[in-house]
Amino acid sequence: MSYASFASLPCTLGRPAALLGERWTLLLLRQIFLGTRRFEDFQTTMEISRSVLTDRLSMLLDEGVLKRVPYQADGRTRHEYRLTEKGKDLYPVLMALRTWGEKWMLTEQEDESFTLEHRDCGGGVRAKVECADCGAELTARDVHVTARG
Amino acid sequence: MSYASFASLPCTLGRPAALLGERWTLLLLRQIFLGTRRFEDFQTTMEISRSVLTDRLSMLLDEGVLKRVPYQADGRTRHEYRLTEKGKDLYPVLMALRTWGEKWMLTEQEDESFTLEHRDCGGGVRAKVECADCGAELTARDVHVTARG
DNA sequence: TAGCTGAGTTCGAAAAACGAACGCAAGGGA
DNA sequence: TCCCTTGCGTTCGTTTTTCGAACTCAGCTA
Repeated sequence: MSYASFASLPCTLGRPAALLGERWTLLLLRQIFLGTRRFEDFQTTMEISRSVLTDRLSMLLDEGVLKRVPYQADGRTRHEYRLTEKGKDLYPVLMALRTWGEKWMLTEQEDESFTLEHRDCGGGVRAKVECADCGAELTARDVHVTARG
Repeated sequence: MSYASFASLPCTLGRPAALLGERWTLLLLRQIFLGTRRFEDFQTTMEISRSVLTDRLSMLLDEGVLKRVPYQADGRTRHEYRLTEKGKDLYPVLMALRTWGEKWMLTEQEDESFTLEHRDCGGGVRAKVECADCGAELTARDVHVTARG
């Protein structure tokens, strides 16, 4: 099958998993959600090689997760990378990762590189899974999977 | 920094993102949530190379996401890979990916490779982000990020 | 004119992934 | 006993990716 052909899997979990499962892509999205927008800033803060950065950015542009937006710098027009609506909708994925990280990947001397709070009430942020019908919070055990084909 | 050193980032989003951002890892977890447990089955259904499969499985064992559980086959003791509690807690991450996939990565002829339903009421499954204090559903715009250091 | 900056591109070396073949332990059948 | 099969890896030579340093290029700025 070779990794890339998962892009055409008839599976709405498999295709996103293959896209975001490419090395650097999740870390790149994290950086974007933290506010980084420019090529140079991605490159220096993540220490990713420039050629791979170019590749991953264009992958996310192709998928419509990012868009290039012009801005002025030194009186010149340049472009920065911003999330599209599709990209912003990845927020729950990142928050689910973080919720998991807070529970299971804490280190002794945690010095979180950022904090999150609900603008309106100052509360913490938490990802969860719920039933679209009855609203109950769900874990893997509460869900029945039916494989097809 | 080199990709692997993200494992020591002081960031509860960065470390999980680096772990699951390794190629094949998310697709492997998908397969596990769909019920696959044995080396041979992973290899044939995913068409991953055997050496990389060995590597990713041991990575997830090391992280405590999977455990090896003995079982009997042909009167012999063998081992299968199962999720630990830590691993089962990744469910929201996978569901967030799927919720996103359903909204943004549908193809014309979608023939979902599995369906999910809440055991108790038969309802659909949905990932979301909420405020841990007031319970409001949150998007990226509702959350204030404060970077540190 | 020369230097600087942001955003890439290029290219040789190193690392990771691929895939076919091999190893091995234990059960089953002839 | 000998051979075949199964499940689960390991090995190894080849192909892809990634790395990282250098190079390019356009348009300020001194």
